[in-house]
Amino acid sequence: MNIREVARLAKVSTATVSRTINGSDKVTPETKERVQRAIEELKFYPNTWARALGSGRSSLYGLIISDITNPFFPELVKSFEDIAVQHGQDVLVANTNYDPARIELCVTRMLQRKVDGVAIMTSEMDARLITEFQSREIPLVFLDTGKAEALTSNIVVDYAAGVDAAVEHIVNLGHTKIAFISGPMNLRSARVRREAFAGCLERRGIGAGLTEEGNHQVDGGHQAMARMLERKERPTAVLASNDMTAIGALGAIHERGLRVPEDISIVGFDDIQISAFTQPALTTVRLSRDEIARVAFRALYSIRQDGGKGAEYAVRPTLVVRKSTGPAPRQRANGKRVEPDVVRV
Amino acid sequence: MNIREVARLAKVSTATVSRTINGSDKVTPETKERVQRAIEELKFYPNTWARALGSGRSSLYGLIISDITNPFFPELVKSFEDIAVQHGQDVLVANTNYDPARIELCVTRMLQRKVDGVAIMTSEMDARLITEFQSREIPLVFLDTGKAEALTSNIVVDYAAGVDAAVEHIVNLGHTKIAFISGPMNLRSARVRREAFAGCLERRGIGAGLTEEGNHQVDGGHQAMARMLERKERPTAVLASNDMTAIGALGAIHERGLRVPEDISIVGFDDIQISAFTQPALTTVRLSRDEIARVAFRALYSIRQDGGKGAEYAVRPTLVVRKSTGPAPRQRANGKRVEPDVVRV
DNA sequence: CTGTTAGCGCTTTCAT
DNA sequence: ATGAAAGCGCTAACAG
Repeated sequence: MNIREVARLAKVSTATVSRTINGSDKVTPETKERVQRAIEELKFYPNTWARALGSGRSSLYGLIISDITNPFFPELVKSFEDIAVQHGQDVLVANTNYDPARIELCVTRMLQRKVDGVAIMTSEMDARLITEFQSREIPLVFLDTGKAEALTSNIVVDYAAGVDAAVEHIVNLGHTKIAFISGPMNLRSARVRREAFAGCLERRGIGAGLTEEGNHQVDGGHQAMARMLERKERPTAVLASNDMTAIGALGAIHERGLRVPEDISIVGFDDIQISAFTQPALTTVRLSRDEIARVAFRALYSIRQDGGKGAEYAVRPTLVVRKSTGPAPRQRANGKRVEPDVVRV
Repeated sequence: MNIREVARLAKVSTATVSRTINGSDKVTPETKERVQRAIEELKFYPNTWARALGSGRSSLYGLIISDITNPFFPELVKSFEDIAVQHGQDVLVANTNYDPARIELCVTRMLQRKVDGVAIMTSEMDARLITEFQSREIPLVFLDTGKAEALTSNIVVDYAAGVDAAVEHIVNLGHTKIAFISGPMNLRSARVRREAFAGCLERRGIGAGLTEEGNHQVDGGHQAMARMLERKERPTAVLASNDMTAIGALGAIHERGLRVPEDISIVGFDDIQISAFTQPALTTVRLSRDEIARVAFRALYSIRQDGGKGAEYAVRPTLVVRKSTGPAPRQRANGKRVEPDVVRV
């Protein structure tokens, strides 16, 4: 089943069939009509690979993420796919799993499939690999990595603003001992978040907060929080580098018989779906995946039109206040925690 | 940059280049060596579309799922991708979003991309669409839908065994009033699970349990559980159709001031990642996504080798006991709940 | 073992 | 407005 059979049935040339498929305006309505019918009758679907070969455009975008298993990404993938499909494009999703060999493989796959552009939504992509794309004139868009230049755009996330909103909320509740549970410090994305936290405290003249390192997973958050609770100067509020970490922290606090937010307030980052349903519901800084996906696609899509010029796009996180934050507990002069007056059952 | 340039640099024909790329054994090691060097030097990546056109194989598999945002699927996608990549294949993932129009679009995309096979991991796929694949001789594998026939295999999940293990566990803990929160009954996958539950109770001679309908999401589970708690005959144990539902139920129970598992035991289904970290950690029936992905890929991969014969593959869920299940609370003669002797703080 | 060559299915000039 | 024909980059007979 191919374009020739359609042409034969419609009694036109293959060129005319091709034109009607591609919505050329140089085809008489009657001819077009006839071709359409032939297509329907034969249930003909043009072979995308052949089209790509002929036209030089694959109608395929690459989407490189670190780990689809991280709840941050599925929504990103979904939104990106939605938009792409609306524009008649397909998406090749590739997980790097933070593994250098795997990252290289992802790039190779994209190159071989001759994608029309790649959204690189992981921070761990080294310069050499990026060059591979650029030397082949493949449009690129980064999530807060790299800079805007020829054929490549960058989405800048205003982490500072997000963290600042969270800290302001916490400070307004009377907290002064604010701690942070970071992601794995070998990841750029985790370092960026931690620096935003440190910078924020500094700007507000609050002493450098305690920090523990997690792994951006629930178990790491759990362990980091447990370590934090061992300290003599226990924080009254904890910001986590992402929601998974915050959820782990929640568990560690409960295990110690402490309560959120009465004893300790917790703020997450990302606002993954489950965060609205934890016990208590998590106050968090929302980073809209839908917005990122939308911007990323638009960036890629418009690079060609704008003659290859890349651009910077800004995305601002927003604070979502739920139930895991509350007034700072009262303190004794010696800094020890006051036992609550009423034991709640 | 194409195979001809490589051929020229290596001073061989394009055929020889093609052969070395494809690992043919009919090339002298020296020649192979020379070609390899040329490939490296030019940073040549074969154009997959051209290969597909020439060979008739696209090295692309389709993976149709209902909704990547449902935590059940990311792991499935990841495992499937891992295996595919190991075999030099790529994966085109498509979300149906349970939307008939979208489902049709997914099928079209697969057809146009000329995928080598499709794993259909959603239950909502009508017969007409399936015919589209079969008439084009595209291997198919279903997750517990359809039957094994020419070119199509089926993965059979033994839901009955999974539910039975859960019920046995619950019964051994002394529970007799066992309820079920189902998924949306318009979905086949949800109906299958509910029937497994009903069948199980019947086989054990336990009276038909209460049932409420959820939506396989957290909020639906929450609402369904809330409705259940209104009833005068409150269940002491609840099975949920999936973990999301169970997590919602957990929240509803806590809101009522009741405790899990002291007052009510909860069992989920699927064992998504987060379930190990809920408060309390969820007892659940694990349906291994990794295993499903593995089997699905193997099924697709072997259909061609086995001369187009499809097969049935069985997958058994296993019970994972954590902290959300415990002994049934003691009852008064009138059926009212006995207050616990000790209040735990 | 290697080269020659005819496609694969579609797009795209270039004629008409 | 339509058709003829030349590719697009690669594979796979078929020769040698």
